[in-house]
Amino acid sequence: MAETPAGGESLLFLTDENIRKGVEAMFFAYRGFTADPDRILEGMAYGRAHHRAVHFIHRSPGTTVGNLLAILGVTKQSLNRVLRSLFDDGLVEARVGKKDKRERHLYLTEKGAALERKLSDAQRARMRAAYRAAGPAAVQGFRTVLEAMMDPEQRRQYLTLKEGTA
Amino acid sequence: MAETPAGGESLLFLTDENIRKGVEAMFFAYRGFTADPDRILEGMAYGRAHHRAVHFIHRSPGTTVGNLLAILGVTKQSLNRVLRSLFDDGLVEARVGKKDKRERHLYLTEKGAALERKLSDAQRARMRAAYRAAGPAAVQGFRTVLEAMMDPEQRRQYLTLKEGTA
DNA sequence: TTGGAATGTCAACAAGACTGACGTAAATTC
DNA sequence: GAATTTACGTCAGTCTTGTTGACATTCCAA
Repeated sequence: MAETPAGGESLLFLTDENIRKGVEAMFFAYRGFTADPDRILEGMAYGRAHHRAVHFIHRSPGTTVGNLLAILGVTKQSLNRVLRSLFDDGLVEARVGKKDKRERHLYLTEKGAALERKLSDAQRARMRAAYRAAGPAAVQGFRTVLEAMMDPEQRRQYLTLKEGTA
Repeated sequence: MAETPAGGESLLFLTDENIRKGVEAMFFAYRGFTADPDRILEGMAYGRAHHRAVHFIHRSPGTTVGNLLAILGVTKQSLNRVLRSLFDDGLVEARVGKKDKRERHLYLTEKGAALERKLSDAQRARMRAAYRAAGPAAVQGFRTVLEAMMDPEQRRQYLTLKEGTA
């Protein structure tokens, strides 16, 4: 289906109209992407920032504050506000580094893991439904385009995560 | 490559690991998606919200405040703050409806169109580069998955826009 | 021992969202 | 023609999440 002519590259898919559709698709899809966790979080004392922190701590248990800072792309003051409330509520715990005692390694508690599951299950359910509806070939294309859209530094972090701990 | 077996559906692409990669791809890609216009806007008196308003007014000239409200999914108070500054600075003008005089139809001025171009050109350049790098088949998949990820109501609006004025 | 890195924290501020309440003009319905 | 609803604007206050700047602590490494 729709192979580009060998060598000669049909560039019809690069029209302004197609690009604009892509822009709008990103806008509307991102709303859907965050809608379910946002709904769960509203009413709680947490927000999207807490979800992100909890997600990446779950993803990379033992990660340091500095790592998280780099991945989330926010200031330490901003992250610290989020982490403090997660500590206070017993969702995340920090262990002082063994090698380097300045570092704090972050872990979810049982309670934190429960929240992570609740939030991510909702988000993943939507993603899974979209994947299923679109099929494997579309999913491959989806990821290819998204990766190409990242800043080089963001892509590096994304790829590092991909290879990281399961 | 990797056709699903006719009828029997190989669901290997629906693993938790694949779903999670999709979630993270959305997170990092959206950062890239907004990075260029954000950079242009910083220092100006405008932000992402202004970009969105200007984008959709450009897209659907003569749209009403109510329409814009529905598309952007924010409260009228929030939109009003943005529109007021755009009026005050002469980027957007509102014309009272001919049929229904309660409605305000929104148009970009020359100055507004210039800002729209500046912002969207930057965003589209990135999107175009990503499209080009990924190829037409990937782009097709990208859009298929994003559409499947939207809420039904958002998808309805997205599709309505797609058919709309060029 | 000294410099710099990793972290935490205080204070102030801004953007952009929200709710609730109220006002006005115009269209629609009874 | 009066009452209601719709479309829009606005005032006031709040919340989340981001920002900058300044300063303290701990501790690794040269």
